[in-house]
This record gives sequence, structure tokens and C-alpha cells, in this order.
Amino acid sequence: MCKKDKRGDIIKAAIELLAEQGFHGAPMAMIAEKAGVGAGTIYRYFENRDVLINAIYSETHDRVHKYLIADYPENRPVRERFFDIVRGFITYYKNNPLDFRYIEQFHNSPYGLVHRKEKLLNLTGEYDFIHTLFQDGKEQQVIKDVPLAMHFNLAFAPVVWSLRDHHTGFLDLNDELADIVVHACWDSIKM
Amino acid sequence: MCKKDKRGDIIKAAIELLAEQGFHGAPMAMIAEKAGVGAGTIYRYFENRDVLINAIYSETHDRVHKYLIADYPENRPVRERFFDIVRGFITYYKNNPLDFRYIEQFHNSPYGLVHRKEKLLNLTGEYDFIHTLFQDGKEQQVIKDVPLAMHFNLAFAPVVWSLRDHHTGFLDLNDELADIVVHACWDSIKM
DNA sequence: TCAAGCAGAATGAATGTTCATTCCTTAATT
DNA sequence: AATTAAGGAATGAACATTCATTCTGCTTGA
Repeated sequence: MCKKDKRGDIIKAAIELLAEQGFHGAPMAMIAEKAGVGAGTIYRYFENRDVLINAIYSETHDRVHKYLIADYPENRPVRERFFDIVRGFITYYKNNPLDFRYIEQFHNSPYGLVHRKEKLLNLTGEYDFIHTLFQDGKEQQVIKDVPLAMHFNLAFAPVVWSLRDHHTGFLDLNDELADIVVHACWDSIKM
Repeated sequence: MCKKDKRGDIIKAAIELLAEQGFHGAPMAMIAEKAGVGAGTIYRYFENRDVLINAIYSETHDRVHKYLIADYPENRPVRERFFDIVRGFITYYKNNPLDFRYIEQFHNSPYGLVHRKEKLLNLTGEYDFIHTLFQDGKEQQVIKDVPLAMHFNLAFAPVVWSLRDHHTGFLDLNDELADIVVHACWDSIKM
């Protein structure tokens, strides 16, 4: 009867609107309406718009991270780990269009720049399994000796673009095609 | 003495501000000020903000196109043409940061979606040398038999991401590294 | 009865666009 | 040559709108 989780309602409404309309196409009033909540109520749970947007990013990012880390073959060879991660990445984002579009919006906005910097330089100091993967690969000389950022680009750029095309309907990223991308990406970073 | 080319001044100011501040960080008043022009004057040359933004895109796009088409080895093998285009792409955008950032902004905005659709489906019907290149490659079985969009992604996504990192300072895309990217991209589309 | 939660109207800042007015160049007239 | 008139270009203050945020008073549950 009595709705308890207003914060959750707000997040859910916000992610849908922000993912679909873009960060500048979803005013607070619209989010409030979709959440079935007064405009002022949002501010009881989030200090301001920026905080809301960053909170959604955090939650979304955590979901992907949890998904990828589950059953991650941490002690297997680099190649196998690479395929596991990229395949998982594709699977998750094919099944969660909203998450994908939200993260894309975020990364292509001023918010994203700061975040990318922290990530690449690994400023947070937290254990990053992708970071580690590329490091291991370089040490074992199974992947090219290029900067980390370049590995990210070679490995993930085509995947992200393909997912974008998949969700906008320009491309049907079926299993067969997905496998082609993953292999192509591996071929482009391997020794 | 006598400034003649107000339209040019406006475009120049606009591209600088829009590329650097993003589409939402450069109000018309700011563009007008930077152009040394009254706010209303902009509307003598461009019907509204959208028209201005699209006009800049067109002009920018034309510049790249002209650069790439010059000395394009149209009748050479697919591989050679591919290297010519991608190398040219990198060279041009390394030397023209504003153009690069503007185009990126544009493609990651609602304006970009429409444009991408037209481009991929080749709705305009105009001769597109990249389109043709991939077509030829497929027919001659020197590159994989995958949808056109996928070729775009495999070939250009890592390049574009690397250029972005280069311009934000995350990566030094020197000649050596550029060559690695180009080769990696070719490896990922070739048979 | 009271306190906390809440809705939605009110507010004020930001910004795209308009338009009445001014300025400038050129052509016509004396 | 000097003066005037006309037409278009330019201006920037004013306007209308949008939108994040705040405020006020109502509701609800204890």
C-alpha cells in the first residue's frame, strides 16, 4: 500500500529519462512526475541535480562491476580473462540498454572527463581487474607494449560503438557478430 | 580596418567556444561577444542556434573531406586506400584540435544521431569513398564480410578514442603509436 | 498534538530570440 | 563637391521561456 522507497523511485525514473532523453532533456520536474513524487521531494534525497546524476552513475557502475567480477577467472591466462571480460561486457549491456545509454551519456558529458582521468591514472588506488589484466599481458608479452589508455581504446572502443549501434537499431549485434568483434579486438591488442 | 566578414567571425568564435566549452557551455551572448558582434547580429546570418550549429558542422566536415580526398589513391588496392584514409584522418585531427572536438561534441549530441543515420544508410545518395572502400574490400574478400557499420566501428572507434585521449592529454599519439593503431585497425577488419 | 514527510506553487537566474532604434554605405540631387 | 535621402546592416535592451532550487502549507502517522 504505502510506497516506502521514494529514493528508489526517483533513481529509477531518473535513469530512464536521462538515458532516453539525454542529460539536457530531462528536467527535475519531469523526473519528479515520472517518479510520482513532488519536485521538492527529490531534494530530500539528493542535495542537487549533480549529486543525483553522480549517484546514479555510481549505482549503475557498481552493477556492471559486480556482474563482471562474478565468476571472473582471475587465475586463468590473459587471453581467457580478456574474452571473459569483453563477452561479459557485451552481454550485460545488451541486456541492460538503460544502463548502457546512461553510462554513455555520462562519459560524453563534463562529468565523464573527471572520472576518466581518475580511472586511467588509477588515482583511487583501488584494485582494478582490467588494469591488472593489461599489466599482466604486457609483462608476459602476450599483448603489445603500448600505454594502458591505448589498450582500453583498442579493446573497448569498437565494442562500445557496436553496442551503441545495436541499441539505436543500426546494427544487430547478435552472438555471431559479437564474437567477431571480441576476436577482432583481441587480435588488435595481442602480440 | 573595415571588418567585412561578420559571418566568418561568428563561425570562428562559435567553433572555438562550442568545441572548448561544450554545446551547453556557450550561450549566444558569449559567442556574440567573442565574435565582436551584437547578439542580434548572429540572427541575421543564422536563423537560430540549431542552424548555426549545423552550419558549423557542415563546414568542418567539408574541410576534413577535402583534405582526405586530396591525393586519395582511388585506384590502388583496398589495403593501401585504407591506410591512406586512416593516416590522413589522424594527421588532420591531430593538427586541428578544434575541428576534432567540435565534431565529437556534435556526434555525441542529439544532432549527431540524425546525421549518423543518414550517413550509414547513405540516404543522401552521394558518392562516399569510405563506403565504397569497404564495399570493394568485401567483394574482393580482403576484409571480413560484416555489416558496414561494423567496419566503421572496428576501423575508426579506436582511432577516434585515441585522438580524444591525445587532445585531453591522456595519451601522446606520436607517429609510432599512430602507426600501431592504424595497423591494429587494419588487422581487425582484414580477412 | 506534534513532528516529519511531502507536494507543488513560487522564485530567480540563465538564456534563446525579437525588435525598435541607430549606424553606415551608397546613390541621387543640387 | 557637398548635401541629402534611402535602404540595409547592426545593435543590445527587453522579452519569454525554461528550469533548478526553495518555500509554504498540508498531510499523515504516532
